[in-house]
Amino acid sequence: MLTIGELSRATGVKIPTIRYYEQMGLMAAAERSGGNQRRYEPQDRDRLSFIKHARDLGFTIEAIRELLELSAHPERPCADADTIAIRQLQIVRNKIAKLRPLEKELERIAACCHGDSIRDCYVLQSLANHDMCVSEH
Amino acid sequence: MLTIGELSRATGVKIPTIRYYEQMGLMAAAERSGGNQRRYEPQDRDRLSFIKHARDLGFTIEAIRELLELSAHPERPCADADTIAIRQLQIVRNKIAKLRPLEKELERIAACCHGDSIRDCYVLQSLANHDMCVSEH
DNA sequence: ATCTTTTTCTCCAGCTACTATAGCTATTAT
DNA sequence: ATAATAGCTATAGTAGCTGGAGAAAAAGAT
Ligand SMILES: [Zn+2]
Ligand SMILES: [Zn+2]
Ligand SMILES: [Zn+2]
Ligand SMILES: [Zn+2]
Repeated sequence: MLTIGELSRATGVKIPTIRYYEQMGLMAAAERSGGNQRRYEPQDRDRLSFIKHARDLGFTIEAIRELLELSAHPERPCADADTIAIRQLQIVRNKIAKLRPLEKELERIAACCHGDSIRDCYVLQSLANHDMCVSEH
Repeated sequence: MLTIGELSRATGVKIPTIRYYEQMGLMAAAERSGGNQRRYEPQDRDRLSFIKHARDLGFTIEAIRELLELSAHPERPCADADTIAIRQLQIVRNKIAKLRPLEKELERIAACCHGDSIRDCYVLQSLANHDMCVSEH
């Protein structure tokens, strides 16, 4: 039996976040002590570690909810779980693909300013005029 | 004189977003028609285009507010504006640096599952066990 | 001048995934 | 018994919008 603080230290998930996950239905409502404090079993720690790892990899709460539901049916095919992972990979690749042109433009913008007054500032001129940009973004 | 809809079409910024920017103090409170509708001048369109471009490049509202305030003083040195752009470049690079390991892990996780049942699913096993990961993340 | 359609108005709620109070109670250590 | 630590609920705040309700204004057609 773990207190919420012990569970927090064991998983690296902050206490308010654990309560939030309970509210969101990712974690079952915990058993309570006589004084109404949450008490956890070891398997709760495993579940929370799973959630944390998935969150660290960027899965949304909703995706994690689906993954956890799938886990509850070991006999079923795993295609749905694989699909969720592939979708998440695409999401991450998409984010990178959107950030790279920004990086390029910002490199140019930050490197090219040799003006000394606001009037001549290449940064401000670039922001005012997308035509100076090399890429769409 | 532009209506809010015309300004929206001219800049690609949605109408509720324009009102939101006004509320946030990025856009000055617009003049009103007799019937209390917003009317804009051409320079409002320039300002909004600047805001949109900066937002597209990922600058926060707060950073944009600072950039706009700097623009109002053409005589001053532009070092502060340059610093804001460099900071934004670092923010973008940081985001990419955090996403790349996720992409790697997700590639592995999504590619390696050859199980057919949830019980053997490599995706779910990987999420349950960070030790299977190649990188920290 | 009237009718209809489109546009705009304000206010408010919701989105994601937490995080941070405030005010109170339970548990533990000495 | 007392003090220190830990936990409870409820609510509000974060960033940057986005959508809806219900009413009023403007524009176009007849
Ligand atoms: Zn400059
Ligand atoms: Zn641009
Ligand atoms: Zn699988
Ligand atoms: Zn991992």
